[in-house]
Amino acid sequence: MNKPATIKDIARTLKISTSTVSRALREASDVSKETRNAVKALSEELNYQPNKFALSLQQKQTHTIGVIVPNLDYVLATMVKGIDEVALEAGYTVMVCQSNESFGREIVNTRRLLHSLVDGLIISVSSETKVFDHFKKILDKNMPMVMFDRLIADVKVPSVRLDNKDGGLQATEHLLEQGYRRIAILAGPKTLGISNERMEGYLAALKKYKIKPDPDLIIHCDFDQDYAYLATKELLAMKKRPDAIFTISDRMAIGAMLAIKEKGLKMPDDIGLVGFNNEPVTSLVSPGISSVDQPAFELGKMAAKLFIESMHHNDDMSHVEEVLKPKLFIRESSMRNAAKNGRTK
Amino acid sequence: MNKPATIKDIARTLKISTSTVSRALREASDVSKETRNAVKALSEELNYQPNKFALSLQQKQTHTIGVIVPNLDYVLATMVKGIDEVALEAGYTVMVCQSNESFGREIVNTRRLLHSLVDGLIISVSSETKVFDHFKKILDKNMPMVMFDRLIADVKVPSVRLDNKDGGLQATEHLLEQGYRRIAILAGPKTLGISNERMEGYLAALKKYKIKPDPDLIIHCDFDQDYAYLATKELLAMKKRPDAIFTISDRMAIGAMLAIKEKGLKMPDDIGLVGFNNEPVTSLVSPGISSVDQPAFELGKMAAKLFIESMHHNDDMSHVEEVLKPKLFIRESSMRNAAKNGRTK
DNA sequence: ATTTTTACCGAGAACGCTGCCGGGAACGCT
DNA sequence: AGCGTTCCCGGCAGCGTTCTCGGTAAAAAT
Repeated sequence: MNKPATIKDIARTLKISTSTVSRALREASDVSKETRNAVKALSEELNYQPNKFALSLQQKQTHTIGVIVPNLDYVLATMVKGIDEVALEAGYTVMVCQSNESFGREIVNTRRLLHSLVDGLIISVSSETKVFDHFKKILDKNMPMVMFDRLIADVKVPSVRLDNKDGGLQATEHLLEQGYRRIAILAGPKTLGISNERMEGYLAALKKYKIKPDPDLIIHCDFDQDYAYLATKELLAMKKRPDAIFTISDRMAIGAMLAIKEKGLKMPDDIGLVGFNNEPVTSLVSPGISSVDQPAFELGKMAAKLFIESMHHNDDMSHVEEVLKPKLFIRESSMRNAAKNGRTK
Repeated sequence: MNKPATIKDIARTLKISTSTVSRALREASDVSKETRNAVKALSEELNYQPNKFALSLQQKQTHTIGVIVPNLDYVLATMVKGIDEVALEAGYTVMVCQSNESFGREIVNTRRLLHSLVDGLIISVSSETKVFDHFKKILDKNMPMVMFDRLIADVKVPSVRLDNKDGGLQATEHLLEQGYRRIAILAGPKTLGISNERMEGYLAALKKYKIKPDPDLIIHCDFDQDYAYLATKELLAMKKRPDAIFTISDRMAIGAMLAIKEKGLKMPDDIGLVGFNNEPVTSLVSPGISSVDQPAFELGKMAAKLFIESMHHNDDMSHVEEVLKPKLFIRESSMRNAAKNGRTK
């Protein structure tokens, strides 16, 4: 009564063979209606659940997807929710591991999942990660693998990402349209791809307006509110201080905002501010912070879809690279001429 | 080369039996040093990893913990991180499922994990959940199970929770100390245990100050910013409006804050505000919102510890109920007499 | 009436691993 | 020399499932 019912139990009480039970449960054709019904009825009654390990052992499929993310902040949590959504739909279970932005932890996690625990991986790499051997090992085992959000150019797998450059472009162009001219950027660590892409957009926008980028206005700091706060303080202490700041995350925008307020400057008049991610917090502070929204949920869904596709049709999909467009949400922090197109909430 | 190496491969190339290989790998005593070394060397070379399914099939242990949470907001994500931490340490892998506060989803998830996929569950129930049959089923299978954060009184399992009553008490008492006397509470849905506990604390504080609770000042609304906003608007429209509001989550506090600002009232002078959870956002808005901090990370760690204990020593632990203390962080939103003990961060 | 088809079912192996048991060789003891 | 120990090792079964193969009886075709 305590042990879960097996196919053998059913076979025994029905006095038929296990093969027949197995077939009956799987709706195969080689079973008469009566036995099939009998089997189903009994299995229902015994609350029979197939043993997944026996299954996995046999057919080398786990119907589990391993997801490795650097953390579970707002954006990533939303993406994971998206992954979860379509995975569940497709009969997969999802296993989430956080690498805590740590390279070592990432290795441990992949190794854990690597052998036989999951059918494949959906990964967003940690910011520390510079070596990718552990991922290449996965590919050698030709285990399906999809990267999302933070990619690695070296590793050829299907991927979903945001058009970060376009995000940077939208943000910077908006600031330029609003009349700001000395625009600083708070970028992340130099190794972080998404940061560089957003900066490319920033540079592209400047170029469009024929403004020569000022190296003093390009700050690389850690992806963190406190660092952003300090960096902004320094920026504002310059003799020719910037009249706008674009930060590549909302966390950093908050940090910048604190420094700006401390200095007694007013947004958007004295200085403009645009962040990235469109986290809820941007509309909670005052003034509200303009921010580049990314379709995180959609991005997660897309990642899972790609994974499942590359799982089923096993033709090579490594070239597939979906790119989703961000969308700037304009709030008070950068809205000098209120006439304009502002969408707020 | 592509297929992972098995114990058989090692046995074959070394011309010994699989049993010997198995023993050699497990450091058992019945193996000579030479063969043991040979086996280890070869397994290293072939990058042998034991097949977990074969293991699980045999010894009915998965070394995987299923975690079901209603969502992955700030607090829960932190708790999950705590669980992850100690689980990994103890050689367990963690599988996180979000129920999205939906009862149906919770059932699906538990069923998924129930049979043979995990060794047990660590659960925080969804706010919709009112029936607990699916959890009782788990216990019937005597699968280890731990509840955390949001418990269910009916189900006897080891648990970790916050002393929510004390949190409510600290918050309300603080408001009273600051001279507020008509204190409203924005509580969550009546079915939600943690909400009721926090309200108990609220009532206890009032009693201590010999204030009769006014039913008009006790509002039950959804656990949500928008509802809190609307509820606060109504509160402020009363002829005898409250002079302070205690909300049982920071989300709701933000909603309340928006309504307060809209009405043109000033915090802390016209009205006091205290939230719950001490999410980062509370220190980002201005004025900063006082909030009751919970040791979320610790709580998660504790949950995992309890789980592992109840896994190993299989004596009955269902009576164990760890209770962690919250701690009020005081910020401007409720600090009338600035002289006081404020810790701000 | 005989052959062929169809419908249904069972036996056995396999997946990768461990646990139990038994057995041979070498050693020490009487 | 005979006996019991100890040390190593191999064989076999079993975990719960599915898959392949083969077989029997009834139904259909000849």
